[in-house]
Amino acid sequence: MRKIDEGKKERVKLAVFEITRDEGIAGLSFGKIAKHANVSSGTPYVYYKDKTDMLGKIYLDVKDLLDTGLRASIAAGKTPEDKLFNCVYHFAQQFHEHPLESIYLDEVRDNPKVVTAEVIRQGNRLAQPVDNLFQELNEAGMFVINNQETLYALLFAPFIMVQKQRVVTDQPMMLSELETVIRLSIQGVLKNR
Amino acid sequence: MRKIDEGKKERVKLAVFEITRDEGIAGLSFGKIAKHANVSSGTPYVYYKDKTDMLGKIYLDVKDLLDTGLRASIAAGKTPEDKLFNCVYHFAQQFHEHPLESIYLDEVRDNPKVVTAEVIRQGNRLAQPVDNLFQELNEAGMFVINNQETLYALLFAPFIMVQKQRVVTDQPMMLSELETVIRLSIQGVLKNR
Amino acid sequence: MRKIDEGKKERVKLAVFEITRDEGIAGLSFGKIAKHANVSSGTPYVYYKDKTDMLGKIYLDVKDLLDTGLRASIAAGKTPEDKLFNCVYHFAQQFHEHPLESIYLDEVRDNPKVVTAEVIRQGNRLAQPVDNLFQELNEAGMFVINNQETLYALLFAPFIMVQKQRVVTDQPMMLSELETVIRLSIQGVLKNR
Amino acid sequence: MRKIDEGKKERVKLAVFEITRDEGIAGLSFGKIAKHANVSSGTPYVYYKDKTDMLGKIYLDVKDLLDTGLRASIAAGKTPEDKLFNCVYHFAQQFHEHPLESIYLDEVRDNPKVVTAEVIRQGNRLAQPVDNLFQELNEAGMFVINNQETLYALLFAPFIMVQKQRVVTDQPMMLSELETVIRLSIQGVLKNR
DNA sequence: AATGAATGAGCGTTCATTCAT
DNA sequence: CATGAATGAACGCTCATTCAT
Repeated sequence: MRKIDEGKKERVKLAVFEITRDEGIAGLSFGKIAKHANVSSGTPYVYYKDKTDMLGKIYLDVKDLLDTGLRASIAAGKTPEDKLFNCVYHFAQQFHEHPLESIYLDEVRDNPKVVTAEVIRQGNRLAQPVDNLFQELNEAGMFVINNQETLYALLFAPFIMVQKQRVVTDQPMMLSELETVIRLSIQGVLKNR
Repeated sequence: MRKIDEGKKERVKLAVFEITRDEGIAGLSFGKIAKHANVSSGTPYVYYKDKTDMLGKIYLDVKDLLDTGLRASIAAGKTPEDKLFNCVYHFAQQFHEHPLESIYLDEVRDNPKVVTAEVIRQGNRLAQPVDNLFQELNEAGMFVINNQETLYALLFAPFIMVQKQRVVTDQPMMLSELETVIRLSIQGVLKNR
Repeated sequence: MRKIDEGKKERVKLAVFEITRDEGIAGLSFGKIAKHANVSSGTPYVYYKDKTDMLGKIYLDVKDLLDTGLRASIAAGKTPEDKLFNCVYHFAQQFHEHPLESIYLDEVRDNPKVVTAEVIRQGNRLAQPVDNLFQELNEAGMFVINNQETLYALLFAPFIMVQKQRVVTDQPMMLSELETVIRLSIQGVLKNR
Repeated sequence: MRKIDEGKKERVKLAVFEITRDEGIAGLSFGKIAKHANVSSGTPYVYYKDKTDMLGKIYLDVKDLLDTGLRASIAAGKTPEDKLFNCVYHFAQQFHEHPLESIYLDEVRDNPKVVTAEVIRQGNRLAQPVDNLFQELNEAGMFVINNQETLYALLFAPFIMVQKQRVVTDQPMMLSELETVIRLSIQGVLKNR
């Protein structure tokens, strides 16, 4: 029995990331992926059932990767403010460390129809530590508003938008710039300023 | 010379909006559009050079529509804070009044490759009044940061994210909810709180 | 508005018949058909919704063609025996006159899954005159057995088998040979010999 | 040297029969067969050179199986008429006893292109006893016609058609029904009635 | 002997686009 | 201006076949 060639599988994933970065997730086609990854057109089907399955599995892989260390980051914060900053900043750092994966994540979030609702649900479950932290600070009365949806938008949307803007315009993104945005987002959301 | 049938052209645009809302911008095909609009498959080519041209022209139409009254809204604000609120809130109101067009706009912003870079540039030019206002308040030293990109993200990204979330999950969006988000965004961005 | 080019549509149908004759109905593919008919690969989709639709519509066309004149043939028979002979012989004649279409019909009958059950049902409805005649002679007590299914098999199966055998082995088929088979089949099925 | 696992080979054959019964011979794919037989996708290639070889070898196996006892059946007939009946009825019995194999046989006969011409020829050679009997009765002047092809069609086609009809419509087939058809076929073919 | 990862040709189908009418 | 028949490239996917293990 032949073992599955992990190099090939990785090349397929890499192709997905790079094409998504360069042409958007709408630009993904199995033909392009196979050519880019230098594998046969049938090879992706060895690893994935179909396109939706592929995009979904890779999405969850990416979620997993980017959530790695999140719990530890939060725990490392001494004050609640620190915890919150670490939490949000974690994803900015991950973007810096894993830009391809982060861009892919953003694209899937913007086009959730490319994966199943179940995959989105599973992905959200991985963000549990964020929810827990929000809940905790919320109960401590630290936020200017006690609504998760709004809080999430105020804290995450700004730096994600800046990220995307840079990707689209092909300009470099410095971590310190993201840090600034995040610090401002956090200040705007905490009561005692 | 026959005049182009504006009713047909409008039906084509409406078809684009409705299909985009229901299936995302990736679901747009000329065949679907023609059937939805009850015109022949060749008709859209009477009005537009090709698909990119169509999406781009409609994008600019929408931009134009949604910017209508922006200058007046800003001018109507008595204090600088009022002006800023009116400015951002204008787009929230437009979303409420023109949801189809707003959704289309969001989709194009998330998938900017469907139009040309030039179209995006032209679209941005229409937001001139926003830039002017930002510049003005900036020079008055009212912002916690003097960087247009960051300011834009802090003020617009949160409520846009909330909007999109509601559209995706098919939940209703009340204008007052958006107002809350926007007020918080603005407070977070102004110096003297 | 362009009119549909009937020549092209006919060439597509002819391609279906010829490929079916040469390679069996399993050998049919849209690629082969288009190449054979010298039309673009997308052209068959102008005429037919999909493969099943195409095979079904052509099947009904063929049924229609081959049933043409059946009623008249039966009516032309003076005695009941004559009517019966004319009825069965009609299809032998049609095979001789329209061999491609007849072969196609046989292949669909042998592989009924290539069309929908509804199409088969509609096709059977066209054979009404045969059923009527059988019923009539049956009530007159002329048959050695009063079971339509069995009668049909005894009268039609033999000459169809001979036909198919000749097609498969690429040997010519004379109408007089079929006539012999049919006369024997009929004698075997009538009471008073 | 390892022996080939006959259990596996049998499972492959059974898979071929069952898939053919359920989906027709066109539904056969090596992937399906392997999954159905619970063997690896490469395993059938251990036993067979390729698909044509597999279908052909299995066809000959089936022919062999279904011809088993034919000679004895014929010999057991006391009169020539009995011999003829036993000969034809033998295959009806085999259909009853080995329906999967018989259906497979019918499907290959209807789609002879799935095997080579040589295989068909070899298969026909196995029916030698039938030919011999026909020859014998022919020389005794018992038939209404002295043409093997025609005789074969008159005797075998009707009950095969009835069989197939029942399989397609998923209705049960009683041996006594086939017997009726066969008795009528034989009466129609013998001179002295 | 048996496995199953990998291949690449070919499948049915869609779709942006063209152009004769 | 408007139509819709026709095109052909590209799509997602299947499948017979090969071969390293």
